[in-house]
Amino acid sequence: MTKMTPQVRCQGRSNCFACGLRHEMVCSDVSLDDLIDFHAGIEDFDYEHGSAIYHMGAPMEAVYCVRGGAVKMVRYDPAGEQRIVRVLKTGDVAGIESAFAEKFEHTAIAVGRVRACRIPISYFRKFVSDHGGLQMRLLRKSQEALREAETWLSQLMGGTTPARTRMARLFLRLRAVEGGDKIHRFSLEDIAAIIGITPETASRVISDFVRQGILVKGGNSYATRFFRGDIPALEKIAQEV
Amino acid sequence: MTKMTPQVRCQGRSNCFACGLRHEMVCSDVSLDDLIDFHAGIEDFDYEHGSAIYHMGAPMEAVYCVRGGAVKMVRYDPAGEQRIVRVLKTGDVAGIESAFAEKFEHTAIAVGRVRACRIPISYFRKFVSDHGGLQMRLLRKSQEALREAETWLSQLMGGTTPARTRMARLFLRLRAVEGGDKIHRFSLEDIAAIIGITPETASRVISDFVRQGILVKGGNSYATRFFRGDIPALEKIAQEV
DNA sequence: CGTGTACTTGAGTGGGCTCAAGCAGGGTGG
DNA sequence: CCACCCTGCTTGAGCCCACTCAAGTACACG
Repeated sequence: MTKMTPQVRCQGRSNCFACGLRHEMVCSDVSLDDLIDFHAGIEDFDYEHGSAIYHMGAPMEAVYCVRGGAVKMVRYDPAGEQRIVRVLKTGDVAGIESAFAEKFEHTAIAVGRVRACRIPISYFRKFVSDHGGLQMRLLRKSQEALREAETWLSQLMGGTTPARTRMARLFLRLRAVEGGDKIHRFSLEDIAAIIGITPETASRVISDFVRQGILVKGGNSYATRFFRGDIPALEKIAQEV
Repeated sequence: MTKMTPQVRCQGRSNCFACGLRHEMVCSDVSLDDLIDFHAGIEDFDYEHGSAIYHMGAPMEAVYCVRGGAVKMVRYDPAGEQRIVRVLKTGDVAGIESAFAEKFEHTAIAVGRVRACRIPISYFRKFVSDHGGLQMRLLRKSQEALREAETWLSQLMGGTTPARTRMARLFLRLRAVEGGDKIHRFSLEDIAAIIGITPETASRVISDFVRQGILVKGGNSYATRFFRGDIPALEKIAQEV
């Protein structure tokens, strides 16, 4: 079978070489041919706002590389309440936490419009076991995720820290691109599920930020909406008692 | 060089083969001789209550296998407040999160009397890179830790869930041995730093549990004290709104 | 046996929750 | 293209849990 360029394999719709996974996979001992083979089974999908990419407890059958938008990773506490434990952004890979488990550990839901590449788990596992150096890279990636989760724990949670401060910290973490001022605009319900408050309180704080000009609403549909944030002001609030 | 039995290498003070790491390392493709070599650099330490095993930001020079007692993993939020992000118990390994980083990610502090084996990081890294199958096992271990951290997030945190409920959930997780009724007894300050409340509130809830006979205080020094818990009662409270 | 730290307990306050009503604006169907 | 509708957001009033401040107690350790 004739090899095509990876771009074509990806149906010309995207450049797989811009993918976060590719960053992990090239280097080490992966040849270009291997990479092209790997890309053979990959498909490119659009997810509209609110649709699930996969569900907690469902059989683990693929990982997904997020190419645009934001994805919330949801868990449920013993009382059945929804809790958002992490947020993925462009370049992150959804599902690697569960890569060697039977079922997905979370439900992954699109926030706004999302594009993602679906990589069947059989391809993924085979590729990883064929290339020893990759395991090391995955290990690093997994440890990054752990660090991120712990950062959420220590910065976003905690009854002692006022909701206002934690919200500022959250918005700083929800920036679409590191260092930019564009902020993923989640629903009040989502924000509540992240930092552990009620939607009403979230609304009051945001209204306050908007009145002070610290946040400016943008976008004209749930799929594309966002905030512009006054980053220095948010950073100041984030450090308050 | 003559090989000695691992027990002797460990100065006869402990059986390295009961270690949580060993569980990861044996199986796969590690020979007994390799294991004995590996154990050559290991030392066995006692830590008294409150002493630090290592500090956040310090150069990463070893991992520690916890052989007895409990260890709190501490971080600091932007306001300088102490937050406990995870608790290690017998069989867990402290420092693997940072195994491929320059510095430690947390401060690790003994709660009660702790025994731990110190494994120099150079040994550890060499051993891992020599044995391909180990990376896979470490990856799994790392993903376990991630799951644990996210469980804390979703179960112990959250302003909506009453402190009483979260405390019950915490005590269930702090059992010394899975399924037992012996519970690691942390200071009020520590408990406060874990679930994000004040020590006063923690005191009130515990006093209440003790009055109801759900918890019974045991041990006669900070180094050895513990609770006995009425597990069914705690489980019932843990599921309340 | 003394000293200090950790814990207990109380009274008062306040931030965030609850319940409830009104509003806006995006999506849908006529 | 317009009007409706429904979801998500806003805003208010009152209450309650957990925080704060403060004092007193117990007990671990030297």
